[in-house]
Amino acid sequence: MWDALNECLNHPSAEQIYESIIQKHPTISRATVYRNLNSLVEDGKVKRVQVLGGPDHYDRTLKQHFHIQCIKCKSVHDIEVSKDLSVELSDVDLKGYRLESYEVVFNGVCPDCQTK
Amino acid sequence: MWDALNECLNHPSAEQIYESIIQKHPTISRATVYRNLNSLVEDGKVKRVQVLGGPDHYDRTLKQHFHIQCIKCKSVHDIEVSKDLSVELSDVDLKGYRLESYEVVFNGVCPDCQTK
DNA sequence: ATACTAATGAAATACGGTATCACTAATAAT
DNA sequence: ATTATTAGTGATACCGTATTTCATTAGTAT
Repeated sequence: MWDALNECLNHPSAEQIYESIIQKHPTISRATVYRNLNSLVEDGKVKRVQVLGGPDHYDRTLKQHFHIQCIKCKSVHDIEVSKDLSVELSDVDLKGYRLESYEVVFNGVCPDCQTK
Repeated sequence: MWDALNECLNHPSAEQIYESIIQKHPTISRATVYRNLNSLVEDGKVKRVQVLGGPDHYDRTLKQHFHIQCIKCKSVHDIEVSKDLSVELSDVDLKGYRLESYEVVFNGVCPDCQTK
């Protein structure tokens, strides 16, 4: 069943996954998609990619990396950072916070949308 | 009227601003709060702080800085980065994207919530 | 076949936010 | 001062994203 997720090439949103699954499984409910995505995230099999002001996307690659979202078509791609960005963090005054995680979210225009 | 925003010490969400205003102005509508916040953001008088998976917050300080959100109480504070984080960006392979903006969102536990 | 458990679909609900629209306040024109 | 015009407001409906609820179905074990 979750071949569907793997067939979605990039970083699909729940809605895109739903649209993809419904082709071969026309009775599936959105609730099931959301539920199963949440299970996969809990089990660490899939990473949830939150973007600012839009629906979550889902990612099958688990290693540390960042994402860029196209401000036009809303698609999400991986961004690899050659130098370790976490070195930078030594320069950050956390004001007494205990840091749990951080995200770098890039926004731009993807190659496809640049030509339109 | 927008003294209210300035009376909210930190980085209130629209809802918190609404709760604050309604004390002295009991008939105000949520719609008005959202509308006026949007105007202020458009006019560049206030910055919208988007966090991952939560409501937007609003910030009266306009200079470039980042934010940390408490994963428990959801409050948002400023984070100052001593070295310029943008230097790092030279190490980023943007995969053909034209970069428009980026956000670094930190998540942690604030000093208050650490003691609870 | 029966009982028990887990997964599902459909619909309701939650939440943050926007759009609509009638109404009121403010401003300008006469 | 009276009217006309505009701008801002409150109430409500609505939207997108996601979760909850609950009756039903599927799966598994006995």
